[in-house]
Amino acid sequence: MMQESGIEAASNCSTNQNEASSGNHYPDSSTREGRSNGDTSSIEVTAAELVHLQQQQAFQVARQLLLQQQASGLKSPKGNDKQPTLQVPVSVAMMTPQVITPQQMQHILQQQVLTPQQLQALLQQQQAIMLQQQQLQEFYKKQQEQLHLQLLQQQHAGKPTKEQQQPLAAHHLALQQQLIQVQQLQQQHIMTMQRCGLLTVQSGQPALSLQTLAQGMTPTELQQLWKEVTGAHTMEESVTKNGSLDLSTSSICSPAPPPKTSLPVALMNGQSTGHTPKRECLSHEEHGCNHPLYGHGVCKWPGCEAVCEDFGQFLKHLNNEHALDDRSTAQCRVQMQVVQQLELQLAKDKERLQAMMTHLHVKSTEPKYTPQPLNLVSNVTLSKTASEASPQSLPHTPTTPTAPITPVTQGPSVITPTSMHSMGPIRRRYPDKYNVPISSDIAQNQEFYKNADVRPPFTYASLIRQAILESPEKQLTLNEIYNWFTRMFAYFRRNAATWKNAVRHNLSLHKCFVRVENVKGAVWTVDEIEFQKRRPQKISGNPSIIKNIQTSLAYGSPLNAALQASMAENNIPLYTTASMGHPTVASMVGAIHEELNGAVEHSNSNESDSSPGRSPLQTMYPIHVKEEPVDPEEMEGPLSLVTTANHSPELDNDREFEEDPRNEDME
DNA sequence: AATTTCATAAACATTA
DNA sequence: ATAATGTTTATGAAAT
Repeated sequence: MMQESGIEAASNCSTNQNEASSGNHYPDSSTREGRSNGDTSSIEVTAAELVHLQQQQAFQVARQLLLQQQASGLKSPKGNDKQPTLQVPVSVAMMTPQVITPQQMQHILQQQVLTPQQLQALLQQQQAIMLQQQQLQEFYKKQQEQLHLQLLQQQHAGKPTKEQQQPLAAHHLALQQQLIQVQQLQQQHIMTMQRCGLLTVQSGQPALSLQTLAQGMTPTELQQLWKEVTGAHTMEESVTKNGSLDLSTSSICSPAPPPKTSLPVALMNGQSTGHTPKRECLSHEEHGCNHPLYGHGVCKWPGCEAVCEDFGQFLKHLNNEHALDDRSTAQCRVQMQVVQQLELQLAKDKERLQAMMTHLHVKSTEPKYTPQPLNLVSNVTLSKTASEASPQSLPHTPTTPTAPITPVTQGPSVITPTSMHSMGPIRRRYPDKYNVPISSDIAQNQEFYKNADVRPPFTYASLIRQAILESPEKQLTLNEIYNWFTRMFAYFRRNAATWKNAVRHNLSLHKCFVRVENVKGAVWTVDEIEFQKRRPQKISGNPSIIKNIQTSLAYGSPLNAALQASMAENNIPLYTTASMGHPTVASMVGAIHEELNGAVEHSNSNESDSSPGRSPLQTMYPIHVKEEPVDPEEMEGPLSLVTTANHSPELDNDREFEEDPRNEDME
C-alpha cells in the first residue's frame, strides 16, 4: 500500500504528463515564478510574448556583439545591431547562442533523433567541458605568465643557460600541446554538435578562438587572443553562464529562470514540462540549478558524488577537491573524450536510424502493427539510446496517413503515454540480446532511462540481475528490487501491478534467481552461472550481429586509443583514469569487452577483417582492473580480459561449461 | 513448422 | 484480515 502510493507519487512528479490537457496544472504546486502565465502550452505563444522574446534576444545579440567588438577591437559600424527593436529578424535571434528560439527548438525536436533528455545531457556535458576548458585555459595562462616571469628573471640575472631553460620550455611545450589537444577536441565536439544541429552557433569567445586555432593559430597567438578578451571575458562568462549554453540546457530541463531570460525559458519550458528531468532543481537554490556539476545536492564531477548540502558548500567542495591539478586535468580530458565518443556514436546511430527509416519507408508495408513507435524504438534501441528519440519522425506508415505525426505539443520526447498506452496492452519483446552490456547501457543512459518514459531494452531477468548485482551485498529484497526499477526507469513508474507481477514471476521462474532466507526476511541473489546458461543465444556467427560488434569496436577503439595516447603523452599514469572511476568510460570499455568476450570469441576465426579495433582495447584494458572490485560476477568475463590472453582458469571453465554446448546446439 | 524465450495475466499459497 | 511475497499455470507474440 505504502509502496504503491509512493510509486504513484514518484510517477506523478517525475514522469511526463503531457497528455494532460493544457488546463491541467502542475500536480506539485511548487514555485514557478518564471513562468509568465501558468502552463500555457508552449506552442500558443501570444504575439506579445514573441515580441518580448525577440526584444530580449535582440538585446542579447547586441550585447554580445558589443562584447566581441570590444574584445577584438574591430568596431564594425553596424549601428542597427545595437538597436534592440522588433526589427531584429528571427534569423538573427537564432544566430545568437544565447537563446534557442521556439522555432529552432521545434525544428530540432522534429528533426533530431534526440530526446530532450539526451539533448540536455549532451548540452550539459558540453557545458561542463566548456567550463573545464576555461579552467584549463586559465591554468595555461598562469603557467605562461609564470614562465614569462621566470624568463625575465633569468634574463636579469644573466643569460639563461640552456640547461635552465629546457625543462621550463619543455613544460611549456607540454602545456601548449595539452591545450591544443583540448581545444581541438573541443572543436571537434562543437562541430559534431553543429552537425547534429544541436548548436547553431557556438557561444562567445571560446568557440571563436577555437575555430581560429583550428585554422592554424599558434598557441601563442591564441593565448594573446585570450589575454585580449579576458577583459570582456569575465563579463562574458556571466553571460555565458546565465544565458547562453545554460539557458539552452535549462530551457529544456529546468524551469528555473534566470531573471533576464525568463520569457524564453517559460516558452521553452512548456514543451517539455512533463519530462523535465531536472525537477529537483526546483527544490534547490536557483543557482545551484545552473551549475552542471551540481545536482541532487551532489557533486556531479565524474566519479565524485560528494554530498553538498547547498550550493555554497558545493562551490567550496569544487574548489577544494577539484582544483586544477593533474588529476582534474586528466579527468577533464577523459570527459572530453567521452563526450566526443558519445557524439561519434550518436552520429553513427543517427545515420543508422536514418537508413533504417528510409529502408522501412520504402517498403512501407508494415501491415501488422500500428503501435509502431514502440516497436521500432525498442529495436532501434539496440545500440545506445541515441536513436530512440523521435517517434514522430518514424515511418509511421500505417492506417492513418492523414493523422498528423505526433505534434510537437506532445512534448517532443519519446513515447508519449497516449501513444503507448491508449491502445491497450501491447505485447512486445524487449530482447537484450546482442545488447549484452546491460550494465554499461544502463550506466551510460542512466539519466535517460530515469527520465524518459521508455522501456529499457532488456528483459526482466536482466534487469533484475542488474539490480541485484548493483547492490553492495549482491542481494536485494523484493521490495528493493521494485525500488531499483522505479528509481532507474521512468518507465517502471507506471503500471506497477503489471511489472511487479512480472518481476515476481521472473524471480520465481528463473533458476538463476535464488531466494535466500535472511534474518529480516528473504533476499534474492543471482546465480550467475545459471544466468549465463539461460542466456545462450548470443552469437553463433550471425553476421549481422558480428558486424554490430565490430561497429562497437570501432566506436570503442578510438576512444581508448586516444585516451591512452593522451595519457601517455602527458605522463599521466593510467591508473588515474581508473581511480577516478568514470562510469561512462568504464562502462564503455566494459561494454566492448562484454561483447568481445561473449561474441567475438566464437566468430574469431573468420574475423580477419575487423581486427583494428581490438589491439588498443586490449592494451587498454588493464585500466579496468582496479575499477570494480565487484566485477567477477558482474560481467561476462572481465577477469579474463585483464590478462589479455584471457585465462583465468575458473572463468574459463565456466565459460566452456556454459557456452560450448550452446555453440554446438547452434551449429 | 516447431521450438524457445519472453511478457503478461491471473490463480493460488504463504508469510509478515 | 490484509497486503506483500512467492509459485505456478496459461496464453500469445516474437525470435530462432
